[in-house]
Amino acid sequence: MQEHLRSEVIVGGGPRRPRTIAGADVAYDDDRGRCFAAVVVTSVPGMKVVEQVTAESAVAFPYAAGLLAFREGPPLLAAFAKLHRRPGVIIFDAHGIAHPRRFGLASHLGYLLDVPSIGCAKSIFVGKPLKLNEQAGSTAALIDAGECVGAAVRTRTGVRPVYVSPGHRVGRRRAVELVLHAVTRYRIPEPLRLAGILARRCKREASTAPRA
DNA sequence: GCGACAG
DNA sequence: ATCTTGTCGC
Repeated sequence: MQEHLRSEVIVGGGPRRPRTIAGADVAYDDDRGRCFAAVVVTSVPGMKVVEQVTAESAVAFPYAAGLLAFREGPPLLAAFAKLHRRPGVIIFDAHGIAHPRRFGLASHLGYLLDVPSIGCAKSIFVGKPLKLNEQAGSTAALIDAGECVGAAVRTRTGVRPVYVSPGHRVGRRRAVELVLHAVTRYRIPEPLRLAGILARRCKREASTAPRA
């Protein structure tokens, strides 16, 4: 499926100044076999929460490197279905084209939702980054099989970089630019950070409630 | 055959 | 991803 859909991905363009940016993440409760997807939409100047939704469901697919979209895609789509507005762009806690088949979760969901999307992962899956400076805002190309699939981005001085790659309908430069615009005072861009917090809170409240 | 391997 | 004790820094 990935090898087939990869040709549908558009690497290029993307909003220069979107009105909103969304972050999407998933938390798991291994004991109960349940997962909690969360989407947080923030305003672009200020990164304040405009809307947020969550969706609980059963974990229906195991974790397997390269197939993350089959595990987290369904839960995330359920959450997006509850969203009342369409984000200008979505940042996922995963890779976009910086993937073995150039079709990571960010590309897959951006394609299905037909919304500009960006992959922002905390570690490298494929490729090797060029020399990255310590200064916040620094970037270095992420090279895989001789091609630039994304970039290592230093969102804050003195912290490990995040790895940004185009998902769908966004170019490499624009992807990095948008991620940096979404960063406030933490390593992780605000919408994504808030989505992670919301997903974990949703899980905690569900596990604290009386069991079925 | 061995090492790597998003979350 | 989740767990878990302590430490560092603003």
